[in-house]
Amino acid sequence: MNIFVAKLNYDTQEADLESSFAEFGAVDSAKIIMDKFTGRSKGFGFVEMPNDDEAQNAINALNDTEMDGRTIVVKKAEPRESRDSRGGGNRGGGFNSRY
DNA sequence: GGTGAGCGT
Repeated sequence: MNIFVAKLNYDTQEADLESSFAEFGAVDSAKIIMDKFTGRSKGFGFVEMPNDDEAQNAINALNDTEMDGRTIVVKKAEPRESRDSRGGGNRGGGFNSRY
């Protein structure tokens, strides 16, 4: 599951997110969005976890928590394929809903 | 050199 992490510290790196999410579950990969020109962190990143249950647990656990001295926001990531163009109509998680 | 809602090289 892709996890969207915002309000991150500008000095926070991918290893910090991976370590924070790894303590709640298996983390496949973590990425911090950085500027292409300045090379600095944009303040948000993405964490990919293979287990959806652990991902939800990590979101609930790390959401609105303190990381590197800054309160971060952890939410489910939206498919960036449908972010800009291509209106699918379905939004808010068009994945395999178990509900 | 700074900032602080929001979804990616």
